[in-house]
Amino acid sequence: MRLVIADCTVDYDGRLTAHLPRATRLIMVKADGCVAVHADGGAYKPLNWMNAPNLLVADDEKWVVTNPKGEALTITLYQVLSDVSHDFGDDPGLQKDGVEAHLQELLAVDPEQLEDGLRLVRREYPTEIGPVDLLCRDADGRVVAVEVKRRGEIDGVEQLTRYLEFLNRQPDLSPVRGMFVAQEIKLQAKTLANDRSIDWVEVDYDVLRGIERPQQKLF
Amino acid sequence: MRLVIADCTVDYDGRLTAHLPRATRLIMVKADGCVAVHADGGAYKPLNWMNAPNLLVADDEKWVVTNPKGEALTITLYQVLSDVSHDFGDDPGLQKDGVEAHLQELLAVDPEQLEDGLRLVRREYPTEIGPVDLLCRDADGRVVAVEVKRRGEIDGVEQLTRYLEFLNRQPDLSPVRGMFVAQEIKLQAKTLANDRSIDWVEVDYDVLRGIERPQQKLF
DNA sequence: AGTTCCATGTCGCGG
DNA sequence: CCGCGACGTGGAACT
Repeated sequence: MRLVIADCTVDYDGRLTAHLPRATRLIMVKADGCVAVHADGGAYKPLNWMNAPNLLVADDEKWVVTNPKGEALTITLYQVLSDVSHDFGDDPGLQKDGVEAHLQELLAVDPEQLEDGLRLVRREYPTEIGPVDLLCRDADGRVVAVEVKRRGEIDGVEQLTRYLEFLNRQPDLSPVRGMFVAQEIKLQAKTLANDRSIDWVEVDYDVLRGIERPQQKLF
Repeated sequence: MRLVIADCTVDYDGRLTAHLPRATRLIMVKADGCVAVHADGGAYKPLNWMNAPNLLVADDEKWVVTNPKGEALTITLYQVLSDVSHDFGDDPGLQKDGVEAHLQELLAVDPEQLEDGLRLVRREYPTEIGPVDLLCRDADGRVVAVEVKRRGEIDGVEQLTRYLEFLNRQPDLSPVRGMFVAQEIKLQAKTLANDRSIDWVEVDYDVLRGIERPQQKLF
């Protein structure tokens, strides 16, 4: 990794055009060739960047980074205050826990968290336009398509609506109920779901996790 | 800005939990307090981070960064290879050009670019499920809901369809025409729009900009 | 390679 | 401060 601190201007010309007036900034060049220009504030996102793969052509006062799509990042250097390189070696990578897939697993184990008498038919039930997160049957034997999100927004309701449209064309399944599940559902998503007679349920990840491992309550 | 290169492990506990095994990485601390941990690859996104506002408690071998939401980032340092600080001063900020907002502004000023006789009623016209970009009336006095996108894809047609559904329930507006506008519209989106009797128009950003400032043509 | 969908999305604007 | 939608969304998983 190369870290350059310099007084510079930056121009990006690609999906949009953008310009950075002259100021002191950090230019980060990673081993994979990607370039990022950071100011001293504004969260982790750089002001401008160019991802790999790209081509960097540099002389003392101007760097031009181009990618195969024809986008270009031009950095003009007025004064270089620091320029250091370090060798990091490979990174073992990030281990994550607690995303949507986990929520889906927990609900697959115990669908009754959503509604009494709900039983799982299949996870990731395939349709022409993609897999339904959970296909279930309710206490009355009716098919229920469940869409699970970490955060429930309008897009998720649209997605479930498309699944229902296709599922309801199969006479052996129809009529299929829809159920929209998330840790938190936005009002507009609730409104749209109600409008389309889709049930929605807000669930608590910690409660589900507790129910998955009830023995923990003993300690 | 402070740049630390160190052999370290990192743990994040918040919206999810994540762990980074021991390796050499860059730790960036910006003037606003935000912390980002970068590997030497993987585009511009850091492996772990904590945005401002937060509280950093550091000793020689362990940093704990917490935010008001109760999320925590813990960095354990095994060996510090480099630790430098620089003062950047304020950044004048990024100037962007060519995004959806510009397109919407230009069309609000002159809706006739879309269709003869089209007049603006209101920008960002509110509905229960979100604001309509431009609400207009056509030459026949019929209401037209216009959705503007930089790139016209199927999602945009879905969005406009939802607006039309709700607008058409208001007797004082119904029947409402739909018009889908973008610099470039994908075939799938055109097909879906046609299927739903939604008009679509491809506009040229440079032409619109020229029309906004016709005096430029004199030079 | 193209498509779909998640994301600790981030960011900016309007109410 | 919250809600909402755009974003050079980025990135991964799957076809």
